Amino acid sequence: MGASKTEYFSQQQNQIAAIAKALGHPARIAIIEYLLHADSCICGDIVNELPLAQATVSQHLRELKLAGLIKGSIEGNAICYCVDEEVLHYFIQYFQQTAGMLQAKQCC
Amino acid sequence: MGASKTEYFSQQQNQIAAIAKALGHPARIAIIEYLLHADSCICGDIVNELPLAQATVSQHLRELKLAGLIKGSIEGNAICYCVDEEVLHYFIQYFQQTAGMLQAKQCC
DNA sequence: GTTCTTTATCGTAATATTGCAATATACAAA
DNA sequence: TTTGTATATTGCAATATTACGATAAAGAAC
Repeated sequence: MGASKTEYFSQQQNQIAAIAKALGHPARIAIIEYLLHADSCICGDIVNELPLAQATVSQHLRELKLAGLIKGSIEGNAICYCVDEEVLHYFIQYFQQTAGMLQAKQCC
Repeated sequence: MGASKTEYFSQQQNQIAAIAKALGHPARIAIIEYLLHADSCICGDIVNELPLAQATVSQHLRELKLAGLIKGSIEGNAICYCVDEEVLHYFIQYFQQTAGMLQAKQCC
């Protein structure tokens, strides 16, 4: 009825799905790319990089933060954001391991 | 307004986001895991593996198929599904490359 | 103090997702 | 042909997401 039945699935399945869901929007992919391409964390420059209203960007940042993909710290007047390596690597490694079984299959 | 502004982002950003979105539900993660753990493609056994109604599982399978993550072929009375390696590897490699820049950063 | 700048939150509208019962479709088996 | 089995589609209700204007909050600059 609109709400996912998370209780029927494993913790890992829910965690991975939550991270994937947070990455499931082009604006949030663009934010992650922007943060990763920078040399360090980005302070107060994300809104201007995206073709969306400030309120919308703030909402996308909140979703990424909720999923654990980014961290933010207050730096004077601005907020500094950066990618949380641990969470991103957890996500990548899950798929590396899971897809590792794909090797020797003949299918469909 | 509810609809993503996909036209403002690159094709790759939209592609990756679409795949991530399809993976953004624990039931669909469970389906991918089930297909990957099997020795070959799975014919007519997915509904019984999930704690969801048949109509709901069919819908999740359709979303995975739309995202290109799985392929299905008719095998008599049943449908055989398997993971599309190419699409999954495209997804994984994108994050491997994108996150490769994370190495030497001090942040937040 | 006031004003400017930056980010967050609230309220709201449009749209999308999730889930399932009911029904449809398609082939298999008897 | 009739019955059974497996998957897809339709229709609907509940909930979630996306987007933005307006407003709030907090520090910076003056």
